[in-house]
Amino acid sequence: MAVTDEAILRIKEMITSGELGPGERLPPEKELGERLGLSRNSLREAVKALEVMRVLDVRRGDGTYVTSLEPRLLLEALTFVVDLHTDHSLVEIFGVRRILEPAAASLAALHMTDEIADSLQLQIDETDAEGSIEELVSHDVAFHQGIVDASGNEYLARLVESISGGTVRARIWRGITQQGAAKRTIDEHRAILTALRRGDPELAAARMLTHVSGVEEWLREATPPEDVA
Amino acid sequence: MAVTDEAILRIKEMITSGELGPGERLPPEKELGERLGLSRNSLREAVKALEVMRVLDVRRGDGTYVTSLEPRLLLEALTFVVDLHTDHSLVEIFGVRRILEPAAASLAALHMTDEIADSLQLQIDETDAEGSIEELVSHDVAFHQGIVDASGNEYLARLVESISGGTVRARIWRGITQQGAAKRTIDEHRAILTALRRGDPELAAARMLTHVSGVEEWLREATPPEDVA
DNA sequence: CCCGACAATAGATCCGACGTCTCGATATCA
DNA sequence: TGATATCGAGACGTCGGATCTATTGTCGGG
Repeated sequence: MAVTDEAILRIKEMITSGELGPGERLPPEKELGERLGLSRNSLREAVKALEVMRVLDVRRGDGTYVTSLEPRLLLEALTFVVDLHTDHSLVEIFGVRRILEPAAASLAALHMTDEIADSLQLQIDETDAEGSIEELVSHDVAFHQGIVDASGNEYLARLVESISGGTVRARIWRGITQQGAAKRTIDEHRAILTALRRGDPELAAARMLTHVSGVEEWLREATPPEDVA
Repeated sequence: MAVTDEAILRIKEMITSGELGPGERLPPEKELGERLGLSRNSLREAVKALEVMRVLDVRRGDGTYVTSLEPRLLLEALTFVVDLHTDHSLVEIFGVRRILEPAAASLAALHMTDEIADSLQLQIDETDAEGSIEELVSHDVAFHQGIVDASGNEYLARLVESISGGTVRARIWRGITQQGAAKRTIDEHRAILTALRRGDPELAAARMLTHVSGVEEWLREATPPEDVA
């Protein structure tokens, strides 16, 4: 195995073993390089790899630190790779969304508070069905995000955020040209919020499933079988 | 922004824009470095980062290629970061598993064939409740994997594989010392398989939920509130 | 006590060199 | 002719050193 990959594992091990805790600082590149037995150049490759995965936080002129390692950070890296997925994968991603989002809505209904409901309400009210695509995407992302956030499961929230984040939604919306798609979406959002306010998990889940599946159906139609490589 | 991060984005863009397709070869490091306006060392940091995320495949002595970019590969990177999660995150991860796995079992029940059922059966029969922890973990992983694979959603399958892969399960099992935990697990696996054979999605989902939740409950008890930082 | 200059520290980037692996072209033998 | 052995160009792997720049803490002046 290459010395760089070796270093990646060693550093990871230093973290999992507890030798390096969240927020802790690593030795300087020169020193760490010597300790792990590789040049500074090669070590930097390892550090960069761990940095893009949000495991290390490199501060120029200061030092290199272990991040907080919270799900929020670690799952952020997932966003990056999801952007690389092809159109066909979008269908499968929606298959996962239709599982996760209704479940999240169900959980959210159980944890709903007036403040959260009001903020979701505001989110809806501020949206103009005649607005630009960017505005609609922004609202759509924020609304769904607000719900998964309210599920009480940070991990779930960040996972949904990653696999159905801005870029993915933007791609979808750009494809949707149907008249009234915006209005329909907003209406469905309202309906979901109503269920959440009532603390009705089953209804919330059902309406979310309906909502997500609506887009999914459009997507399946828009994705010709040829794309299934 | 650092030239290395710039390069990462540029290369990613070359892929998303279609300029570089899956399996295609990148220019040599020297040449690509010149084109992107950075040294070979810095470029290599960018390439290494994309390599660990399974976006690029570097073959020594040959060249650097774009991977197939299939979900199978891209979600593999998720395994790496999941290993870094703390014990407290495990509880939340289980919260996601109890959503995904029953749903996957439900889908699997709809797609079940005799061959798949037989292979799952074999998987169970070969397991010895008195065997070593490693054996049990190996069986457990394989059984659950077999089910999500049968869901027909590759993305879902790889996602579950990543967030509840070998390392996570090993950590759990090492913690389980209860008498009969192994036998109970195997019995539950049998019951799930029966539901799958019957093509009963609801029963399959229910039994899977029961199964996963059993471990989840143990985990919640074993995780003291202090861990909730 | 506050603030700016200075020096030490640490990462950012580059250059050039050498090792080693792959693959394909060429040469060789049956 | 065809299979095999050999070799060299090309490409990644690794290293050491040199220079630049950002950060931080210190120290003296106001």
